[in-house]
This record gives sequence, C-alpha cells and structure tokens, in this order.
Amino acid sequence: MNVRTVIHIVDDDKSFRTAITRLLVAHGYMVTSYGSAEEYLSNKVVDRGCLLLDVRMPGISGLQAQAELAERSHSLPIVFVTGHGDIPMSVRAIKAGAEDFLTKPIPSARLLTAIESALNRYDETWMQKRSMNELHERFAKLTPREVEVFRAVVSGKLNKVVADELGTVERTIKAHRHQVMEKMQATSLAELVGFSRQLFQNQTVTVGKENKDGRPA
Amino acid sequence: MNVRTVIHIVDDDKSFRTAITRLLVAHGYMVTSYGSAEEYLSNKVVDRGCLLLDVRMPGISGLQAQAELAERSHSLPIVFVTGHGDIPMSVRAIKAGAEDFLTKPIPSARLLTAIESALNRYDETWMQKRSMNELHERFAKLTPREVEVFRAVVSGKLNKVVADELGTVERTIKAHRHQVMEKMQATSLAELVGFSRQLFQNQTVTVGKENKDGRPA
DNA sequence: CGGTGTATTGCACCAAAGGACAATATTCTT
DNA sequence: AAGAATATTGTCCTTTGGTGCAATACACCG
Repeated sequence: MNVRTVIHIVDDDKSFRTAITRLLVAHGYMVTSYGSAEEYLSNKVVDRGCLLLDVRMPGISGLQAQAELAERSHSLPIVFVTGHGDIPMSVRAIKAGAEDFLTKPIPSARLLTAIESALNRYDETWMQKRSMNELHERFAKLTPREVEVFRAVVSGKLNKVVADELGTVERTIKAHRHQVMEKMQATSLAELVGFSRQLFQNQTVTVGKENKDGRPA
Repeated sequence: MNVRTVIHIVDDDKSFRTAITRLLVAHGYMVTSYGSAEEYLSNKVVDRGCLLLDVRMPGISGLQAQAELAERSHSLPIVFVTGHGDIPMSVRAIKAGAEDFLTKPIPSARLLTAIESALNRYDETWMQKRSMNELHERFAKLTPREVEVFRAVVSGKLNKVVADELGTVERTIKAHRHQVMEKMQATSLAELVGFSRQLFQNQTVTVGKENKDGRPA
C-alpha cells in the first residue's frame, strides 16, 4: 500500500472546484472538494496532502477556518485561493502560517508549484510531528514523581541535589532515574536531555553575562 | 545611559519621510531616514529599532534590500511600506520574515502598532541572538580535536568509545573533555548538550519506529 | 482482602567521570 | 632557539552514576 496524497479543495464556487479538480487529477493528484469550510472541518483528514482554501465563503471564512485548524494542530499546509483578496488579508494568512496566497484566476503552473511546495512542507513537518507524538506518549507514562526527577536530571543536577530538593535520598532518585531512562527509552543522559528539549522547547537557555544597560555591544 | 530606540525610514519619497518622521518623533521615537536602500545598507545599525522599508524605489528595491539584510543576519525587523503593492509582493515579503506589510496611505494607528510589534520582536530576538553569539565565541575557542570530542560527548558516547573512534585512549578524552567543559563554560553534561542543541539545532532527533509505508497511523 | 502500581530505602559492587600532579612530543610563533 | 599552544598519556584517588537484590509502606481496584 502506497502513501495517499490528497488535495482538499474548499470553495463555495462549484465551477472552480470542478475546474481545479480536473487540473489536479490530470496531474496525478487525488482530490476531494468541499463547498464550505464547515463541511471540511467536520471531516478529519489523515492523509498526506494539502488544503486549497478559499478566503471568502458563506459561513465560516477561510481565515477563520485556518485559525480553527491551527487550534486542532492540523497538519495539512494551507494554500489560500481567492478571487477578492487584499494585502492585509494575505499578510494575515501568511503570518498565520499559510503556505501561499493565490488570487484567481490562478495560472496552473503557479498553483502546481504552490502545491508542491506545500507537500514538501508537509513531509518535513510530518516526521517531526510523529517523533514528537512518540515522545509525548513515552512521557505520559511517567509517574508524577518521575516527571519531577526527569526535569531535575535534565537540568544537570546531581542525584544527591535532586534528592535534597525532593526531600528524599540519593538511592531513591537513582531508582526513579532508572525508571525515567527506561520509560523514555533513552540510552544516555545526553539523549534524555535531547528528548527534554524536544518536549519542552520553551525552556530556552540564555547564556552570557548581562550588559548593564541591556544593550548589545 | 538608556537604550536608544531608532526607527529607520527608507523611502525615496521625501515628503513621506518627513511626514512619518514627524509622526514618530511626536510619539517619542528617534528617527533616521534614508532616500534609498543603498544609503541605508551602507550604514551599520546597532541600536534597538526597526526598519520602515519602501518596496518600490529607484536602485535597490525593498525586497532586494530585505534579502541583502537577511544574508548579513541583520537584526532589525522590517515593516514594509508601499504605495503600489500587490498580493504576491506582500506574500513574498512576509514569507521572507517581514514583520508587516502596509500600504499607503497608512493610518497612524496602524503604523504605530506595527512598529510596536516589530520592536517586541526585536526584543525577543535580541536575547537569543546575544546568547547564540556568546556560545559561538566559546565554541570558536575549541581546538579541532576538542570539537571532535565535544560532538562525540554530547551525542552520549562513553569516553572509552570516543577514545576508540578517535584512535586514542580514555585518559586523553578525559583531558579534552575537561577542556571542552572549561571553554564552553558548562557546569554539567546536560548543560553542554543544551549548548550543542543551540549551536547546531540542525541535528534534529527523530524518534520512533518507521511505519512500513512511512505514513501516520 | 489480595494484587498491582507507586514511592521509598538499604547494602554492596561495578563502571564511568573527573580532578590532581606530572610528563612527553609536536607545531607554530616571536 | 625559547616559549606558547596543542595533543597526548600515565597513575592514583574521589565522586557520581548505575545495577542487582530485597524490603517496607501506601493507595487503589476488583
């Protein structure tokens, strides 16, 4: 079984959907189309692909749909397509992560390259996502106590220090630490730290001495 | 001495520069203006600030200037400002990292919020950049051999394994490792790994077993 | 109540990392 | 040639980390 690649068209203009579908099918893509954002949103997409999204539609607009999908951490890259776009609209869409913003009439070549680009992004993103999911699953198996130890350990604290902080003894920390390594499937501390960075990329490290005035040299 | 915040205006329209300068000065900003991209590019900017860049100008265009500045890892966020913009242009600018893309005539409030937003981004970025520079400076002090050891160590290898790989003995690796910790100013392996991630964020970790078909479940 | 999972801890032992003190060899610079 | 930086290695000792084996305690579930 091969990977299905599906282009999803969401546009209230039936003739547009038909035309684009024909074009894309002719180029070997599998296509599904929807007459409204609501219709698309009610489905859950799992295939590799991208989304051709009209901005102006009755009901939920394209931009609203984009926001909605972002909350769901939707994985499909979005190519906006519109007949009546303006610059602020395009700026907003791109800032919100859209892959491209095309105006009708759309030259076929332009559309196809946008789709290719979107699919490339999909592929790039996908591995990372799956990797992240995997890590989250492992992390979810940790007990609360183990989570505490995990965080302490990847921040470079010695076992005995962690023991003090958690009000216990070193031997106990060793036990938890062992469980953490086991459950996270880490083979070294370095790897565990790597996992931690992936999981909580927020905890950015800032290095270096402060300037007195907070300015660059 | 306080932090200087300077807004740089690059526009070939003198009257526009004057008007905007007046507006911004009235709002407490320090302003410098340039009649062409070349003029701006020949200066080197060090202050906190942002750049108001016209897209269409004689000589180097705003978009070209953006590309040029990107190569220099220019730190100032760019707000594009134009009288004759179109959607593809705005998409390109935003994709290339511009903070915003405004069309003349620009409502004052719109411009001011864009600038505020740009300055916020500047502040966010700045700490990271300085942190990164600091790390690069430290890293630059490592000898070639130490770099090898550094890379091996943060990948979780045991000293003796590293020794084998580099054709030497464990004691030697310990010596280099010590130097690495010293020069990178790391107080723990975890921290060193963190530094490594920052320096070479490329080396993304991918976790989990491959699906046979490479697709999500 | 008995089983399971979690948290805890002790003891002993081994492996790995790191520091102290020291030495040798090479290369490059002044 | 003298001096500095680099790369190398040795021995000895300490600290840390990791494991095996085992036991205690608590909470929750059927």
